[in-house]
Amino acid sequence: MTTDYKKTLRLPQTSFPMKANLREKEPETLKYWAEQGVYQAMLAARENAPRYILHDGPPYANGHLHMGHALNKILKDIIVKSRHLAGFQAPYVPGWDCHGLPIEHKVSQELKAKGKENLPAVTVRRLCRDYATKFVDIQRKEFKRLGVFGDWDDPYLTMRPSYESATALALCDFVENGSVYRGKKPIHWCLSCQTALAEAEVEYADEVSPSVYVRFPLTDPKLKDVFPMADPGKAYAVIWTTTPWTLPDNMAVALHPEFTYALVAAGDSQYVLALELLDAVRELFGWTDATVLAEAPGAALEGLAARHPFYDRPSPIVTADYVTLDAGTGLVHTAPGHGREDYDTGLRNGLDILSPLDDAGRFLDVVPYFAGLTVWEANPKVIEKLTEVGHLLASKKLKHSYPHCWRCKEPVIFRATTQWFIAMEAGELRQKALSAIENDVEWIPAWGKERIRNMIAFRPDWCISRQRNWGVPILALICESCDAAYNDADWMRSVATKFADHERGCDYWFEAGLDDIVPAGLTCPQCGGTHWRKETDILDVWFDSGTSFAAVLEKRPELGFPANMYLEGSDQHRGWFHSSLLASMGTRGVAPYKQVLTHGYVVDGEGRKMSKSLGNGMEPQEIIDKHGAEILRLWTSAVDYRDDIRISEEILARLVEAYRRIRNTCRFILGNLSDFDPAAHDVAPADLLPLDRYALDAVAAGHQRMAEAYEAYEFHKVFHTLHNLCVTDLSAFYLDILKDRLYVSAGSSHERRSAQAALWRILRVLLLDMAPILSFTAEEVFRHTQPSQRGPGASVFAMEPLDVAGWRLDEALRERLDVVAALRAEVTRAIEPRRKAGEVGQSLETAVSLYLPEAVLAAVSGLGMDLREVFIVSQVALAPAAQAPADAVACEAVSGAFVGVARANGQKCARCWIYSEEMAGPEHPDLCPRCAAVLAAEGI
RNA sequence: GGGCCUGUAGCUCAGGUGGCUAGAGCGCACGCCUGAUAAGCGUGAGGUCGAAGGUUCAAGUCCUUCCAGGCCCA
Repeated sequence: MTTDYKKTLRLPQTSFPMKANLREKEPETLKYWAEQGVYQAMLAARENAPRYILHDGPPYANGHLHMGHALNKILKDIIVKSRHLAGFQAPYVPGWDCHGLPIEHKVSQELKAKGKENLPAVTVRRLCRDYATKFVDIQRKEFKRLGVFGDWDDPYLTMRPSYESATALALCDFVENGSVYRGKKPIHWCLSCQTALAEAEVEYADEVSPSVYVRFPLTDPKLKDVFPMADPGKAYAVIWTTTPWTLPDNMAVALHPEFTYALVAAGDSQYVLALELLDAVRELFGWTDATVLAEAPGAALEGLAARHPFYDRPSPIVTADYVTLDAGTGLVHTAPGHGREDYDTGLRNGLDILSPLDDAGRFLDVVPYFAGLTVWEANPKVIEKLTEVGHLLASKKLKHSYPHCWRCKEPVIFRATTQWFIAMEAGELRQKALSAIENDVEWIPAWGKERIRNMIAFRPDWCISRQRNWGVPILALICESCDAAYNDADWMRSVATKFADHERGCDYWFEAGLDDIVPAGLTCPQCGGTHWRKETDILDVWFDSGTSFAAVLEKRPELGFPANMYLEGSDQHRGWFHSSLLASMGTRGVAPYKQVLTHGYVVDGEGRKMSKSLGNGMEPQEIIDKHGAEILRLWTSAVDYRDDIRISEEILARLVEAYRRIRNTCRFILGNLSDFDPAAHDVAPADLLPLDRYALDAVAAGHQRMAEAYEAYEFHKVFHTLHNLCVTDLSAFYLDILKDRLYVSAGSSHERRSAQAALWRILRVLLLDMAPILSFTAEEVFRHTQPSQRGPGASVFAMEPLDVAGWRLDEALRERLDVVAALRAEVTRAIEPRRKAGEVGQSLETAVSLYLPEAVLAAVSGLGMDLREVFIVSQVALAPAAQAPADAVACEAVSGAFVGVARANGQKCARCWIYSEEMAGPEHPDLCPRCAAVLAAEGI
């Protein structure tokens, strides 16, 4: 009976389950890693190896993880693990960004809900610290669940005393080299809350505003150079604004250098405005007789001096490319103290930044006509004044989108306030940064260089101050008498150093009394005053995270400066890459990183961004719950992250499939190595059977390809190579062929041990190459190997790099074996019609005749290879192509070759299922001679 | 509106400097096996390479425009 003989086969045996059950297995593996201290062991094992430092960009300690976080951390983890397995010591210290508006915002909302407002800074800071701590813990759990290795017990937090101290000291460095200055800049200001607002605190809503058209006398005689027929005595530039109250602070009139402007005669006067908008205003101004006298490009008018409509001062004509023809006159009233664009224009043209308002929005006493009025009260008064002086051309009401305060819902204004800046030109910060971008940093992908270069090249000075509580204070004293600032670098340093030793870091600044902080006898160098107050502004959080190189890379002994790699989403060209570069160039003179890698954003299956309103979002947690973190890791590896990355149920389903194939390939190999002890049974590569050497050659080639892909951070190539190797080279080819030898041959026969020796090597390659990606599964496979196969390490991550160079075949031999493989494909294809016709089932039921051209015949012969085994048929005959019968199938890949397929001759062996013309003797009438001999050898 | 980027089979990816009937794996269809079995093997059908122009003897590969999408600004 057949079943009797089945017991004499060496079928695969393994405790490694086919079904992954990742949801339950992964936490067990995480526990094992923690118990074994695998991350620490990895570092210890590479004590004397070269270091590779990937510096973590700190996520913001707020909310649960989303797909972007998962993608980012898994990519980092793949790099860290692959660098480790390639022989580097690769420490990974995760970090969190803890200060900043979003947290303070949340906390103050909670306080507001409880009716508690205007609490002291120290109290708000404590609540913010608690809030950040809570989310650090939440996110840490979630990151660890992804299988990410790192020093999770001692991460870096930007709110730690030592970190805060380092941040404050970095500012000292900037101050010392003369790059820090105080200047004015317009920000959103809420008049009723009397506070500055960040962009995130501003919401837009419709508002009705006055809309006025105003003429500015254009008395400049040079107007005639542009328009010879102009009469400067009665010429005007026409502007439009919806904020008449800003007119007292008007400093210029902006126009677009490339638009066409017309000199228009209307009534007794001449007007300059954009030609294209003339028709739009003709009726509004009641111009019945307006005629265009001349035209000129905006650039021609630049530098002319117009006059302010009601103050005796000039208002020069400047150019700005944000001027549009959507509305208005093509000339824009410019008040640098009251608008971002106006401010930039003001800086470019050296205009005064005027903003004579108090915190409640009242004009100061120095403002003629409007002193004491709030800006809203001033609006109609300005219009009155314009009417009075005869420069109002039209006035109406306009409903438009206008910024409002998130707290009180009142409209806000732009108001210039004193802020702290880091100059881009002082110390040639911009030039140095651009040079580092160009020469010292590798940007992956390469276009990242272009992107950050444009940003650095055109950015304004860095405004580093924020009017908030939750952050690192700007160390300065302000003279109560004259508002001058004292920020001597040595003095700052003495204060900043204290942060490191204070339990709550820079709370020291908020808690300390003036006596402790103000140097004895300090007098104001500007006015001689002796009364000081502490500056209350804090640093921009980008300055915090931007100084992580100083707080972390330079401080921790296991790390180093500069880092090999910074890796974040492409938005960080404006964010962390940017601030880190400026901070490092400004204080250390070198870039903080050697390589910068960026990935795209996670989008849905159609390439659209995930949004609540579209309902197309996916959360890491739901994927972990459904498929396991391993599938998330596989997804991260499979996609080309340089572009935006899609995720959908179908994509995950494909990956689950791929995962199963890789898993089952490992399982099959494990099962066939259950009785293999390398110490006793190993066969050197050179002594392996030809097919086994061929398999090792293919696996070695794959390994080299994967090693290169890891080094180039092209993980999707690793994934495709690994998957292809498992599916095509192994499962469908080598392993399928090997079943006969593994199952049927005598246990310790050379043919079986040769196969096992190859499989043992192949499994190690698979483990090493999959471990950085499929960490959970690699560990699981590792722990299911026989102890004798494992070596001393407790983890797959304790494995040493493999040298596979000796596994490669020489070119000529490989090419001959490639021909055999090609012929095998032709044979299986030729069998298929017979199968379809119902003539055969298993391929072993066939006898195959190959009719080959002479060269092919020569290549295939003398390899010492059993073609019958390779083709998985019962008989193979070789003959010259000329002898091919008419019904032989012509080969596609091997030109000139033909395949003939017939039913196998003889009787089917009950044990190995191969057909033989000769059977064993009477003792085993249904066995082939080989099987009978095996049984005899095994003593059965 | 500006800077940077992307668009090859249902899915994930290959396709240096222009020259193939545009490839792979998965999925799908159809079959085989039942000694990897909620596995394994085979065969096959799927693409006007986002669209339209242009350069060229020749374009997925170069140029222009457009469309769709993403990040960052305004």
